[in-house]
Amino acid sequence: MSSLTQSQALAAAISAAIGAAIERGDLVGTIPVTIPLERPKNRDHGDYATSVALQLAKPAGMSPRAVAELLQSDLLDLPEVSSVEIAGPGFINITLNRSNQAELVSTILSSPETYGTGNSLSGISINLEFISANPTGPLHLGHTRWAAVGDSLGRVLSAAGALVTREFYINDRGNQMDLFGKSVEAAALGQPIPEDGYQGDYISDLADAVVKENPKIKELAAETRYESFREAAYKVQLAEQQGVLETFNTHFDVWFSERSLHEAGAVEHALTKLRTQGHVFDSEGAIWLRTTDFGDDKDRVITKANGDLTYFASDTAYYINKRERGFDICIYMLGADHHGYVNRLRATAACAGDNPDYNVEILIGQLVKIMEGGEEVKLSKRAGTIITLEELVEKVGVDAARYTLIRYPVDTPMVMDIDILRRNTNENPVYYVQYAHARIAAVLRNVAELGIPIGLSNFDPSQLSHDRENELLGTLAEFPVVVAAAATFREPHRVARYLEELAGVYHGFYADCRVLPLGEEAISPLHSARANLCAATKQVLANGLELLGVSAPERM
RNA sequence: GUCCCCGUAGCUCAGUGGAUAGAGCAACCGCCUCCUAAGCGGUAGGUCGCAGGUUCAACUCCCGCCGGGGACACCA
Repeated sequence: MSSLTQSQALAAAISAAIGAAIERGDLVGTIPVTIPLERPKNRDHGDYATSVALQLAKPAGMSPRAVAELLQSDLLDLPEVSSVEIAGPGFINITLNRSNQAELVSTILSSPETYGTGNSLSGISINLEFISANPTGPLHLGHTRWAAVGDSLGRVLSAAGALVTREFYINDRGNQMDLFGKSVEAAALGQPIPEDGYQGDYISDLADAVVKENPKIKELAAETRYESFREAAYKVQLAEQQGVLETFNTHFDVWFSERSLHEAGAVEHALTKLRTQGHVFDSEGAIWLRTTDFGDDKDRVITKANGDLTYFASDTAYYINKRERGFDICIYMLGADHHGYVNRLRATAACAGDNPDYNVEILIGQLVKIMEGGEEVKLSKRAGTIITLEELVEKVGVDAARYTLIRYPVDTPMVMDIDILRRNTNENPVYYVQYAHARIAAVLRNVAELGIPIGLSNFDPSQLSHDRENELLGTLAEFPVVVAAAATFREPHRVARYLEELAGVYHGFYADCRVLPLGEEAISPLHSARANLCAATKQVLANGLELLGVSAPERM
């Protein structure tokens, strides 16, 4: 029995028991669509608990405990159940047969790589867009959060069976690009940077790089010279972003250029499509999309009165382009400063004839604050006090940076304390989790050295009856449920939190359950069983860390 | 003004409408002559911002306040 079906099977059994009671006429009511089934925090409350009797009591006109009693014997008849207790106001606490639970080790070890994956999003094609920074500067802290979380979410969605395309939208068009080109040009010529231009030190570095590569660039005609600078610097900057993201374990399937969108005539195409849907109108010389038809605060301009296209035009065309590429769901991960996009993007989808509640999803991420030396580091592009992805990695390493950023739900502002992350002690949860993995690796090295037989043919589940073993098995069983929930709610932090719990449970097991023979003790089936349990735990830790893009070290 | 997010232990934060609200850090007390002590066990620490409502049951859902952060464009 795999673990996902363990809870599913129980829920189904409870449904069946309710159905039988109704059939017999003992119970009045209907079977709830979903059966509340949870793993109680308190171990005294069994392996699983359900409050379904409390729910059914009122419509049935019975006391919750009486309802629970109706279901008790049916549940007790299940082979995997060892006891069913009614507790408190009417909770049903179910304890599973231990050796039956221990079969989970076989499940994990027989399909090690895929344990935890599922099919809850099977066949759904998802476009996951994140970061999408302008190619006019280095990636900063906000981008870094998205890099970690977006990448991990991609992994989680894939694990749930979705067909995921990770996409980076390059805003390589418009005034900002021109300003960028002029800024680099000015730096190269030793002239003052334009008023609204880009100020950071990296601009002069870019200028040096560009001049080095194109020695004659300064001699070009002054009127259009900035364009050459723009193009050359763009290439350098984009390549740098791509390189940095690679080192951060963040992979994109598609780097989508805004220019290519325009070159392909996507805006006109989108306008045509939107016109047929009847939400485009002309006013004051401009062309508008009536997004207010679908909950936006105001209508949006697509083509300005002077004929220029707005950014909204690009965004709209891009959305339609994504849908025409066959994506069922378009997920946008945006910063808090973009929350005004939510309504207009949803409205755009509706204008295009899509379902804004299904085809488009917008995840808004809150800001990251940085503490260093006990003080908040104020971030300002102007003052040049931005922290880049590269700097963060330099300070704390890829694993700690990724883990810390993923560990929190994105809709809460978070504080990163650089000093703590740099200390590399167990104050940082990533080490706690990685240590558990490395510790098991050490145990398994000793297992191999001592010649303890391991593997499915040397596994006797009935050996595992200790409370700690049972607790560990129960936690391992949760992994697929956690992954599925992380995918459903788009919340990879659930995986990180789970791993911390699993690591803690393992450490507890390790303290109380000796794996290796002690002294002259003979090797027994218990040693093999525990070694296999260790191997299964190691696998789940590794699978979980993989979903976060964090390494699982063999030694620390 | 309108909208979004947040308010839980000293700090940083988890918490599917369920039982005695949790973890890490910080504080205090214990545990290595044999598996990695980057670990384990224990103690202490709470008006879940405030006030109503829905419910058998509210930290969780709804309404209103208070406090903190952020966003509004024919900018990019």
